[in-house]
Amino acid sequence: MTTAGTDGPTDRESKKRRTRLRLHTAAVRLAVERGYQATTADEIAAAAGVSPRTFFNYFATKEDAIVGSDPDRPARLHRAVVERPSHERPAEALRAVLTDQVREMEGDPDLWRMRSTLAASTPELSTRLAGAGDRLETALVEAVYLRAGTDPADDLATGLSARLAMAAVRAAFHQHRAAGADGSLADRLDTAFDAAGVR
Amino acid sequence: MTTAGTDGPTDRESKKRRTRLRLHTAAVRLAVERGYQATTADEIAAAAGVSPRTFFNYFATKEDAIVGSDPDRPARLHRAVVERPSHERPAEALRAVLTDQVREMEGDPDLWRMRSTLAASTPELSTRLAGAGDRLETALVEAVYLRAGTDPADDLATGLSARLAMAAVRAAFHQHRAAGADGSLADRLDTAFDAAGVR
DNA sequence: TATCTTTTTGCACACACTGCAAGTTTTGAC
DNA sequence: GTCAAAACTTGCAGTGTGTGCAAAAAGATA
Repeated sequence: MTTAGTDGPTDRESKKRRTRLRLHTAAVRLAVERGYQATTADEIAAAAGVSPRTFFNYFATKEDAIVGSDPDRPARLHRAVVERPSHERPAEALRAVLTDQVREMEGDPDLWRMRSTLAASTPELSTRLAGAGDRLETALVEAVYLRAGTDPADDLATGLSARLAMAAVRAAFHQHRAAGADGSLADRLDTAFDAAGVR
Repeated sequence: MTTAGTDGPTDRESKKRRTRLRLHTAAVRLAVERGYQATTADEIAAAAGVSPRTFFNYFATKEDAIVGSDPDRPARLHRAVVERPSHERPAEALRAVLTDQVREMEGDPDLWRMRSTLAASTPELSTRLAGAGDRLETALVEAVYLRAGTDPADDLATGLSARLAMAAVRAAFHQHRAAGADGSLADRLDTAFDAAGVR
């Protein structure tokens, strides 16, 4: 029973995608409703209509189900930075790539807001987010060193530029949140890049 | 049987301190020898000569026993920044406080090296370290806003200065490590602060 | 010595997570 | 439509982390 047409391209892929999304949203909802600690993996599975064992086929940990951060984003941005026009200086390349990325995230502001609200209230999740940010920063640092072709032991400035760029991103996010998610995040980011000397 | 004299001031406090240290060193040693995952909390307890249950009286998690990072360092540095002479600009205060802190860490280079080696090889621990760094950054951001008396929603520059300072610290550490922990970390940090515009 | 406090320990338990093997669904070829 | 291969789901059994509780051991106090 495939009933193609009511459901669009009903292949295995899309079913998996929907199951994953059901699990993720169930995880976030339950965590918001009753707290992260008080929510068990079994409950999330039940809410999404799958067996407990299946939950762990989709997410390695309970935290992953809530944060749901893309594990290969660092690699993707690394590539994006490396593939930028070679005449650009590190700061320019980083700025372009990170601006694109933030524009993408602006597409789903609710998700971002729920995530950061949850993270603010539960240390496990904020640690998790910090870890994801750190892996991203490391990937960007490697990317700019690759572009520059210099030795990290001698050249401090190149790696530093990537860390300054990430600092600007964090500052922009923080300000955005402090301002009640009002106004354009991309604009704030632009200001932050300028203030951080990323140009 | 207190035998004061063979052991120094043998009170309850010092016994606890030594037990904690035994657990920490046993945890680090075992994790280095056979890997983090392959080391169980029970084994750490046994190696330190205490019961498994006691292990968790000293450390909330296995990760804590290895990282052993001081949970109230953020609060301490927050205070240090706030208490700096009021004529100093944020960047100056941050630079002074972080320089002091790094000088302290330079006192035990072996510990730092083992930690970062372990963290580099096991994602759980690097996530943990990133989380600790993030909590520190957040504390410093709050501290400089407190000094400035401004609203984070309007004033981006103040919070950004704290994040730039932390970026400089990370860059200096990274370079130091890339250079085989050779030379003065404090010197590298000074260069990094200058390059990041923290002054 | 007697007593009060702190620490250690054992026990039972909830929950996260994994390997494995058996079931079910989906797919693609005929 | 039938059938076999591939992919996905599930149950089961087990390891390991981490917690509450109450009894035992150790240390401090007088």
